[in-house]
Amino acid sequence: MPELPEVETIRAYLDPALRGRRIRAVLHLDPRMLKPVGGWGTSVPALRRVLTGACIRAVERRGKFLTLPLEVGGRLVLHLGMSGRLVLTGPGTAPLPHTHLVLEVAGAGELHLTDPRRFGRIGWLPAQAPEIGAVLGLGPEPLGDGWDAGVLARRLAGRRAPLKALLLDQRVVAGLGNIYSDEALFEARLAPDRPGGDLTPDEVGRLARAVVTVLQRSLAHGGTSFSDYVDALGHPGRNQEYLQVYGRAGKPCPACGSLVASRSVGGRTAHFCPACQGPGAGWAVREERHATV
DNA sequence: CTGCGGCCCTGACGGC
DNA sequence: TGCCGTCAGGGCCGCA
Repeated sequence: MPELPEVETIRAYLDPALRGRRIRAVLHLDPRMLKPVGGWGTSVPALRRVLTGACIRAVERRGKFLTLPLEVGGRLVLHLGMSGRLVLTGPGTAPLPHTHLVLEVAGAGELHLTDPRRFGRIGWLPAQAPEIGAVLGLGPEPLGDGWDAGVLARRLAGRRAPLKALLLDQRVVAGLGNIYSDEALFEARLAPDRPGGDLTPDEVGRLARAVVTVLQRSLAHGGTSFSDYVDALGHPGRNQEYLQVYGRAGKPCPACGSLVASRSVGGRTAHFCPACQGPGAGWAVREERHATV
């Protein structure tokens, strides 16, 4: 499930590879993947027409969205959902099953979008549309300049929803999914079902820093390959070896040894340490960690 | 506005 | 062994 670090890993590879290159042909374009982006829709013929022969200005990321602005204006929008892969391969590569978009790019090979579950999307924002963050009301970039405790505090203020749900809400903060919301809450030693508006300023500060910590850690490891994710070369990431709680239900907590629990919170499965992330456990467990590590 | 439940879709997995 | 039911999960939509 590609989240911010995985999408950013893909972007970082694709940007220099595709920047300034021309799309020679659109070989596949599955209409079932074509979905409106904040009300801006398109059609297979229209998208095929605008992409064919167009030069790619850059490969950009906003939250979990990739956008490819074209030199003629407008931008291709790609989202990988939970099973999507975006791989740059050599010319003439046979598409894998469930390949929904193939761009033949002059001098760069072929860009294949493959997504078995089709939770991803292909969209188009015309030149006159606002940038995708504004179109979708996305929250701040947690690895950008605009992210700090004050920004997070304003977005949590007055909210009764559990932290888990708020971190997954792309309007609160852009780019977190199930893995990094769990990891950030563990890093901050906060229970996933704590109402967002109940946090103390110290807790908000811990959470804001924790989000950055877990994202940068994953980025340094090439992303997390828990199930489907591969980078733009088709290689898995290594961050799954560094996850503290996600996918570790029933295994010992790396900080205290208690068993990691998993439970549905806000409609999603949250993984957490009941001891480290229990009510008021933040400062106490941090002291224990100093003693044991 | 806010929170929540349903829907999409397929592969993986557990039970019989 | 093989079939089948269940579930996960990002984002969106509709409902209360």
